[in-house]
Amino acid sequence: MDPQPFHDHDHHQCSDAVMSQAEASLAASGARLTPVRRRVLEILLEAHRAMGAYDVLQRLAAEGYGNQPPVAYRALDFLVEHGLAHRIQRLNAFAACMHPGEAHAPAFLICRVCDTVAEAPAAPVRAALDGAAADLGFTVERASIEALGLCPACREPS
Amino acid sequence: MDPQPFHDHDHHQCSDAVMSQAEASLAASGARLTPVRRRVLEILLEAHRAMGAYDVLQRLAAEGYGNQPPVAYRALDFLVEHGLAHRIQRLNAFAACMHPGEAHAPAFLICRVCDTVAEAPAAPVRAALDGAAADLGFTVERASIEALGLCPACREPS
DNA sequence: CTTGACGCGTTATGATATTACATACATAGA
DNA sequence: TCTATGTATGTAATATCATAACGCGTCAAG
Ligand SMILES: [Zn+2]
Ligand SMILES: [Zn+2]
Ligand SMILES: [Zn+2]
Ligand SMILES: [Zn+2]
Repeated sequence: MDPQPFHDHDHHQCSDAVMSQAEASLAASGARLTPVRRRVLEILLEAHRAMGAYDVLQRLAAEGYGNQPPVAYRALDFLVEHGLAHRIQRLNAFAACMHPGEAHAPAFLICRVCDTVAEAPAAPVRAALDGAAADLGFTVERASIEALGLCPACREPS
Repeated sequence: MDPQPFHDHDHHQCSDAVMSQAEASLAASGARLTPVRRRVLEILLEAHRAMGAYDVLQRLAAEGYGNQPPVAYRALDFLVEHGLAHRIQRLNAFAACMHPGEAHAPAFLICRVCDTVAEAPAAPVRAALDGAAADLGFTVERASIEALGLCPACREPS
């Protein structure tokens, strides 16, 4: 079973595992996980949440890295391009990918209470979308599917 | 058959029809279609494309309306709240709704060549998304589904 | 006639993102 | 070893998108 952001889990192990997969994935593609990039990924992995570029930048600056926007944007763009992070359009923010290496275009589930972001398998959704688009003669190349709602934890009165 | 942004059609009739539906829809809800709001809707209706708030603002200013961002944002927000326009997250832009009055949460199909935006019926897509979310215990309240690709016209070598 | 709700105009500011250029660093020939 | 080259980082400046806060005019209810 994949890590489940919405449920209690050993997040240390969770993020370590993702980090390892990320390293392996990058090594395979020959791209370099530099200190800035690695640190940004670690920061994103601290919680199952999306962070704005400027939030990331602030963290980087506090740790002695550059403090201008391109420093953060470049690292984030790198991670996105290499499938190690996703951009959440709705939030103007970025989240670590929980399945690096596996080619995928997930649907994002964003809890409006606790801001947790999870990736859901989007294949059936994507198939439905492709179908609807095909009815209009449209060819889908990339899709962003983002849902806002309540995660299990926040729905329970608990 | 609905108006088909991707195919040749009598757009004058197309936009007039939407405008009428919009007026009817607003009248039913008691909200007021003021000159600024009406003009913004007309501007959005000029083409099946999304426009940024500042593009709209520029048009408004050129016609003697206010030239500060809130003028455009207020009118656009009003239109979105009343179901007469949609916000396209991916583009930071707004498009007129082609089915005002009918409650709907469409999927958007955005041609990367000609920038045309169309609304596709999203019910099946939404159902698939709800299913995938339910598997994780997540309740979807609102979803944005936006596809980038090629419209029929731009795919043909023609 | 007053009052209050609403729409609009304006100033100012905040938040997000990119361009352009300079500098440092790695590594692969010569 | 010594450059040459590509890549990564640092920085300044600017562009783009969005909102907060305030004041004025209009109009209808009381
Ligand atoms: Zn975790
Ligand atoms: Zn939650
Ligand atoms: Zn039309
Ligand atoms: Zn097209």
